[in-house]
Amino acid sequence: MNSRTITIRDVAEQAGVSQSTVSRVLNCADTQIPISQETRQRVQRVAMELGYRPHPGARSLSGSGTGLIGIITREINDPFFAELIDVISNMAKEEGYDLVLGNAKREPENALALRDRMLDPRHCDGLLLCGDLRESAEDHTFLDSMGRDHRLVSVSRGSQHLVGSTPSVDIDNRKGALLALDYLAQLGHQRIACMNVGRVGDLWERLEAYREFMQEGFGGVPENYVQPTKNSYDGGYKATKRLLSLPTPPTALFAMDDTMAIGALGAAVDMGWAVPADLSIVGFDDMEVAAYVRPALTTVRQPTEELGRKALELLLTMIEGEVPCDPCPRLVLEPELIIRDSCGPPLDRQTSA
Amino acid sequence: MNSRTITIRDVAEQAGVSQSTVSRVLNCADTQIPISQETRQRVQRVAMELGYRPHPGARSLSGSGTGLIGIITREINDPFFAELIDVISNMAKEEGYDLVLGNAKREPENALALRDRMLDPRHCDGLLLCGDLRESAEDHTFLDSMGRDHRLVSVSRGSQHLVGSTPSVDIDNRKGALLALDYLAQLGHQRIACMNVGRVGDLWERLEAYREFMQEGFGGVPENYVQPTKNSYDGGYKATKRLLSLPTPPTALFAMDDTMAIGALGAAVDMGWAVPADLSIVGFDDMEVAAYVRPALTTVRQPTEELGRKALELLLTMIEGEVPCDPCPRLVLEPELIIRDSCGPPLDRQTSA
DNA sequence: TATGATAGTGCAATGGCTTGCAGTAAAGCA
DNA sequence: TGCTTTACTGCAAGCCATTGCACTATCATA
Repeated sequence: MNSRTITIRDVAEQAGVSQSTVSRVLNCADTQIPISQETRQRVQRVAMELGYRPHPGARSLSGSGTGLIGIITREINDPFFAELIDVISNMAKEEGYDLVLGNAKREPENALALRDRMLDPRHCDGLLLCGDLRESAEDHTFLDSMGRDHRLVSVSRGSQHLVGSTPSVDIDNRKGALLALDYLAQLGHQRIACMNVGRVGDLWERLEAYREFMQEGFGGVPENYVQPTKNSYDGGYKATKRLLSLPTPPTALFAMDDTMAIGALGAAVDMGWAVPADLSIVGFDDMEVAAYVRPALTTVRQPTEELGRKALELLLTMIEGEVPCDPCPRLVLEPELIIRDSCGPPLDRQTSA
Repeated sequence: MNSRTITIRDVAEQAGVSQSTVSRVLNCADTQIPISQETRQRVQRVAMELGYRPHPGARSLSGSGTGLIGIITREINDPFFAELIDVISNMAKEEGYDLVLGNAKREPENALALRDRMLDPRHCDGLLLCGDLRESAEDHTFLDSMGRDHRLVSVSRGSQHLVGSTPSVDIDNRKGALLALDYLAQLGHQRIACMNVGRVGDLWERLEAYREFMQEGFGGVPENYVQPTKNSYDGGYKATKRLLSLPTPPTALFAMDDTMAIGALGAAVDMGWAVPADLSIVGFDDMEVAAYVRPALTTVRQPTEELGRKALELLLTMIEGEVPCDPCPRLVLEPELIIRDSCGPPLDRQTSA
């Protein structure tokens, strides 16, 4: 290993050309100025041999981007987002970008501060905003306030609520929720409960679909069937305990996401309710562990891989192609119901069956 | 918002001083050159008002660090590492650093490539290597080959096996394993099985402790009681199915980590084995979900928070203080047994009890 | 009043890369 | 042979912050 880092100068010298030629060759610049194939190859060979790497700072200083993409996540430590980051990080590497992590820790202010820094073109070439954080309408507008001219893509934030200036990639949360709810209804459930974690775009869309479904199918939501809680294992656990203590407890639970569903599973067992005999539970996300808990979780799968790929693809188009993207791109991907073992007919149907 | 980004020039102009003064004030340079309190405050005020942020590229170009810390992880999409990243990212932000993600995807070559890039001082100020990847002795030596002069800290890689040149923060895996195994033995288990995921430092240490324990306590490991597999839900599931199909199946399982333990739980149920009545299972990590599966998982808790904090702390000392760190720091933290519901006495003891 | 010390300031070089434009060599043409 | 055209190559000016060193006031002392 050389002790000194190799600069473009060294490559130029070795290859017997000027720095500018090296730069032009290595950047494959679509410049008017032609360079012979022979020179090209020689430069590339020398650069390779010397193990030359351009200085990232110098590149960004002279306006060639940072090679960095920021990714602000509602909660890194949430298996769904961990999977999403995983997908995106792999693809980013393939495309020659590194990921800079921003952890919003569920706080809109954190996300805001992170966004301000990362959206600075000198910091990152682009920014992915994963998972909604809105606690109030204002916060959301604010977070949404910098649109397409800023190389920002929203992922899984609940596209329906976005004001319109940010390109986004989402799944159809409404449809996903309906997939789950229809399935429960088909099994014979009417007393279906749900969670409410606040005005968090993606989860909120599911809740709205639930409300609509209950209204249309059963004339409304039974009292206390929408339990306010946090979206976490613990949140699901506690909310379910409350639900099952209701005078008229539900026979089924649409848990909004898999962490809550798994928490719910635990709560049901602890209270002596058998799943799915006494209580059916549907999750959302289909995170890996969902298939390994027992009973295995019936859940709505998000196409995580596709979600990540499309989001990064879109962002890269914006960064590299500088596409004006008008109308503002809004991708909505399809969720899928994965039927496993956590749902069955309600008790009354079981006896009659 | 100003359309043009604010440079140090603008601040200098506004404050009526020269660029160098601004730079000196803002960096709190411990220079010999004195600057009056009044000027200091004026400059700071102006910088604040103008919302000045130094250009990261320019800073790194003139040798002042990048403000970036690389974090290469065996597998982002592994709840334990996700938790670790979470901790570290929070602390890094407090310290004014951003995290650049490197996803090794379990491949040593990936980690190597990432390391080469990130260890370049022009890329990152320091590097955290989380989780061991060694598949062979050579790979490991290689990954370890750049030591303390390179602002690199190993985290959870199995300190015992590190050759000695890399500062590290680990837990005492041997002790953790013994905590679990002693507990199982105390309950009356003798037929204790285990997983083998290859020469992956941290997990390998646990396996070695297991082997030693079985040798000393019961004169050796019963045939096929160490199941080669992957460390994942699926790996645990499959290995357990194999274990329970053995002519003389185990009465207890030390699953090496929680993902495998949860996979094991699923396999046991699927094969009609009750946990803990027919099979006791101990995990390792105490990731969040461990407390919510049923039966709740008895497991060895890693002090994840402390692990992350100490690692970053150590790295920052190396970066900022340029400490020669001799002897090479090697922190070993204490694990803790968390007793929940997945263990009980073996069948024969149950009847006699 | 000159001299030296002290407090405070700013010029200008530096770092590595990109890129507009000026430059040169070679080939083509009259 | 002398001219234009074509096919390339390289100079040098940025980009922005850092920092060694030289500089100017100001004041106290001899």
